[in-house]
Amino acid sequence: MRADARRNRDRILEAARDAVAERGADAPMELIARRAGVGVGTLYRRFPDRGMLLAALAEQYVHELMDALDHAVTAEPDAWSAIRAFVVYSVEKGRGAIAVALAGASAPQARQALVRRLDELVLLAQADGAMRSDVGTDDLMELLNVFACHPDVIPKRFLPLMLDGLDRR
Amino acid sequence: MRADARRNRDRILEAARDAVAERGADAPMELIARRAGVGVGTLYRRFPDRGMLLAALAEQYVHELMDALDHAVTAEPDAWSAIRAFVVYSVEKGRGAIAVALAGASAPQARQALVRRLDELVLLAQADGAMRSDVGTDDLMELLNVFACHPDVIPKRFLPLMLDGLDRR
DNA sequence: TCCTAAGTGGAATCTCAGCTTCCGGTTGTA
DNA sequence: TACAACCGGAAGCTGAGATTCCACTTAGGA
Repeated sequence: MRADARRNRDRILEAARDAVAERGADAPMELIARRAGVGVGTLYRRFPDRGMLLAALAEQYVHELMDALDHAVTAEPDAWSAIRAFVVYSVEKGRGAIAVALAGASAPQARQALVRRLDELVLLAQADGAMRSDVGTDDLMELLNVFACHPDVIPKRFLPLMLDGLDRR
Repeated sequence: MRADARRNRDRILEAARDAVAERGADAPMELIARRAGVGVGTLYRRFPDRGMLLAALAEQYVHELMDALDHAVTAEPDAWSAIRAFVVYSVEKGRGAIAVALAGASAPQARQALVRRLDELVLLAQADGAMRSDVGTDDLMELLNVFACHPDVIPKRFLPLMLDGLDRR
């Protein structure tokens, strides 16, 4: 692949990330192209259809989330703190694309690994008595999804509330 | 208005309520008509455009919410319980149309009255030390809106968590 | 019972946003 | 320099939904 082509590919991915964050997984291809400073033709040459584009995005995201989780685990003193930190990070940083990464059919093996990792943490946090035990990893995933769909309104006010709601009681 | 026409009007409103709950304020007119067991033509005769239909819906909803609030106030022992009961009722019953009622530009005076009423309660609940004081009526409204937009996933799992998050702490 | 204005269904038409293709012109690089 | 790889974006396609229109039906008063 020619150097300029690779550069464009990266720009497209970046633009797609933003666009998907704002408008969801069905953000117009043309919008993505424009934001990437590229013609639609170029976009389609790189990613023949939306699915491939989203798959590429999901790939990126799952790995980023995994890294974030690892980082939270080492940086925080206990499982529940790590979970909170991870969720906050994901919501603030990842935005809508979390949905792609988690809910899409892409990168299934990497996603599974992420879920498993998170699951261990949840069990730990609940065993510690730090996290309420009537919710599970699925709920956490769902939570991420929800926040992903409302990038504007929710995080600012509701993320802390939501997390407090998850505390042990 | 002829009796059958009035009957159809009511059916349309009912169908619109469901459709809006499920698909949001831009639910297809044709879907609404079909669900009402009526032709599109009939729908358009009654409500020349979507705006009028939504306005009629909003009218209904704001009053229902007001009634629900009144009922909660008399049925519950204290302000915070009343708020919780009201929110739960609204989310379960009203669904997406809450958004129409609260966020739309329709029935502004009735909506204002509702907000004011809720505001008094919030202040009371916070004075009682039952509700955390770093959130306000606006947040509560926002909360209703959010739930309105995710009728499937959210209420079941997240409403209780959210409400617990609002508890004093 | 009859008459007719009010009411009705739904096919046909219009609109528009977004998708995809295509090609003449450009550019990186061997 | 040569040319294969690239590029932009106009043009045509598609489908979903909005809206109109009119021939046919019916409620309900005289």
